[in-house]
Amino acid sequence: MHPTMTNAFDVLAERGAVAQVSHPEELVELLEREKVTFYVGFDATAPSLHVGHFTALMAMARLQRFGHRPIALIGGGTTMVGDPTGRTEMRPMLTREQIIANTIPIRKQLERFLDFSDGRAIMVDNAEWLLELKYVELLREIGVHFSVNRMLTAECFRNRMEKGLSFLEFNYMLMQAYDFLELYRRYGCRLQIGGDDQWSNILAGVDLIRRKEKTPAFALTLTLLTTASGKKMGKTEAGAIWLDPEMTSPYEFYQYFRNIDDADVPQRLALLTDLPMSEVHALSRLKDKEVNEAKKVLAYEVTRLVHGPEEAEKARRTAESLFAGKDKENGDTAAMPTTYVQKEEVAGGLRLLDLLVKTKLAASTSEGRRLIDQGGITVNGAKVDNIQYNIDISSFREGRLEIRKGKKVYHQVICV
RNA sequence: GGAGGGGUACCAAAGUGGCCAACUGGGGCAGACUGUAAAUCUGUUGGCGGACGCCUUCGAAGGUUCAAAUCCUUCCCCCUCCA
Repeated sequence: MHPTMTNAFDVLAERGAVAQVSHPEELVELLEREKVTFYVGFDATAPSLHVGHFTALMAMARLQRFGHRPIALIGGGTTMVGDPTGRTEMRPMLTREQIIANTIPIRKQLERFLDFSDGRAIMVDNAEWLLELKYVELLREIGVHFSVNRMLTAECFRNRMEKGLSFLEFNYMLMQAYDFLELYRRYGCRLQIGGDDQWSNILAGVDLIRRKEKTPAFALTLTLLTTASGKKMGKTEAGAIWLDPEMTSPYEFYQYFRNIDDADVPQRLALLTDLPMSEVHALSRLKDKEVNEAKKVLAYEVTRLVHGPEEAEKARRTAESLFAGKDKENGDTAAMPTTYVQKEEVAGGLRLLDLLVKTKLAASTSEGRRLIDQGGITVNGAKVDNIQYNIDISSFREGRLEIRKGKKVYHQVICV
């Protein structure tokens, strides 16, 4: 798709995906010369990947298109330890059962983004080798190569020096380094890619392979998605933006990107879509109101890649009808988040406050009360000014009721 | 193991017997402005009731007191120095 580009690295670089590289010249040369096996690790801390992981998925897919072979490593073993990177406190320990349960949907998601046919990609779980490691053997084989002094100077541990770092978490780096070595031994994996916060963890593996196998190995980190104001992206009031449509609906997913900062548009287009860079540059030149067009393209493209063209189209149409034609009552609401209620529930009258909680628009009736008090709730297009507001059958038009929270959070209630 | 310091709401951080449902900042949510943006300004940010109210919170469990986040006892966890 980039006929002028002969090197996969250049593609990543051109899209602004590359944050740091360990041995740039050697790596570029390697990528030009051979089909390289590389890996990215995904810990099983939740039952879905989120947009933060999506950059990595895109990078993997891009390299795969150049014939390189990705290994998607599921961290069933490392999750037992827990990565302290970027955390000020220890994360809650997950049970083996929880981890295994998380692993299943993550595998499915990975299969959607990479081509696993004919061995073009590999998926493995590091639980396979980490869980059965023998302590003393590991210490003697791997532990000797690690300098505690040097580990302590690593950025990822530094901010934990104050808050406390358990020995368990301190070992995460070793586990990750060991993974890289194991993948080298099993599959000839030479390159590890990860988020920029993983730099020191990845380097540990690079060093380990160089020492134990006397072979060059490489580290490449990806630009983290941060907002222009420097915050980590992927989090909203409701939590992370998940790739699982059950956890973050395609409409919400679309809206998330539709609403990002102007300043973040160019980077997101380059990193998260497959649009040719010429088009990315063109869209990035749009200013003021015009950037909205770029945001629409971005939202549509990312949603399409993650949820497929049908869902993306539905989300786009719903958003358009809600925001473009505000006066149009009969817009396309197919993708609007929906709650179903039984006719009997409504028959005797239902407090709007309780409905707000039921639809998750408010976390509690107190919060609902506040929302109404501050004029933040609209039902069927009319602002609600009464906390006592009740819902009954007559509130529904053709079995449908629309609640809007604030300016742009829509929710529909369908009576069945 | 010894000595000292500390655990407060989403995070950070005040409060050290009643005026504390708990200062303040960040974050979140809502309102105004706007372009479904940013910045700014305003309100709000434990739960339950229409409101004056009530209930549950300050690491955990007990105790003292008319009254405790604040005092006492025990326990758990973290940090610093010593070993």
